[in-house]
Amino acid sequence: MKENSEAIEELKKIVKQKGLKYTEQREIVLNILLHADEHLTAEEVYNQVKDHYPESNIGIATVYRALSFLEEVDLISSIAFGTDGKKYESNDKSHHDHLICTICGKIIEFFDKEIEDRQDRIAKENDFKITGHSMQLYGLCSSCK
Amino acid sequence: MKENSEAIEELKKIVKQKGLKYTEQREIVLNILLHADEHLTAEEVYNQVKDHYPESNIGIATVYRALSFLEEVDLISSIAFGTDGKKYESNDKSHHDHLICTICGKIIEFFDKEIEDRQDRIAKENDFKITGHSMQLYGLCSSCK
DNA sequence: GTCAATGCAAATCGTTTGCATGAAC
DNA sequence: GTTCATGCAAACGATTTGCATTGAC
Repeated sequence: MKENSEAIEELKKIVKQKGLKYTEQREIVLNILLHADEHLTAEEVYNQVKDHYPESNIGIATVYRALSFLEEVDLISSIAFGTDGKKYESNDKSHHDHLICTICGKIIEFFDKEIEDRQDRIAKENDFKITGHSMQLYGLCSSCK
Repeated sequence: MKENSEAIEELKKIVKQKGLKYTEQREIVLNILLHADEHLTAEEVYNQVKDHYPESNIGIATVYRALSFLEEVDLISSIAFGTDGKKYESNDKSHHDHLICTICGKIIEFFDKEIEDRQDRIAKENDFKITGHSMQLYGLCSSCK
């Protein structure tokens, strides 16, 4: 399974630019996150590797290393929630925030322009130059209420 | 150091009501969070216990157990700040969000009613019952710009 | 051929648990 | 005296690291 998305091209570029090696393992990990429709923990990524790419004898340590690397170069990002550990998602998705169920761990994404606007305003009021933000609403989802 | 805040009284009441024992350890842990002006990890709480109450030979396991208990009875709450893991704060403080300088680490607290309102609205739209939230804006403060 | 990346296993970190002891009631 | 909470150490799960080997360049 060869993919040719923008993100994969971007990865190739970054790796070359940094004088590092382009490996199948990093591509596989990125690819899985590109196709995931939910946030995945390192372990879930690892399991998907074993499911979808059984021929690639990839180790869990490599998954962790690839995830760190991809986050560092800003192709993916992570959010930490409660005890479930770090969860990753690819950055090719448009910006959004998260509603997180504290019982089942389900994550719903949302975007609200008005909140973004208020954030910019607050930053200005405090003489801050915003470089990023993270917002999570915690609660009980419809099935766990 | 004996404290007599509302929260301590509340703890005594809850413990009695549940037929449990009132222990110095639980009081100490709560007390530290009542006086902390920032969010503390379990380990930080533990270190403060050893600093401020050296005579009390409290174990890390007890700190964890006390924190779980206090959170369960809603005297404190925890949030996961990025990768830093779970951090606790007492519930006697008024609600606020954070502006965090990524250079010097300075934290400015703020509150914005409009954002809170939008959050409630979003929760309703997604059939979520909100129990808490955490929002951080990252950027450069006035001195670091 | 060089050097970064990998796989594996061991090590480490933060947190939890089992159990005998001690403290609250 | 009964029962819950504690301290300690061992156990645990998730993540990281050391090291010899492999693979990209």
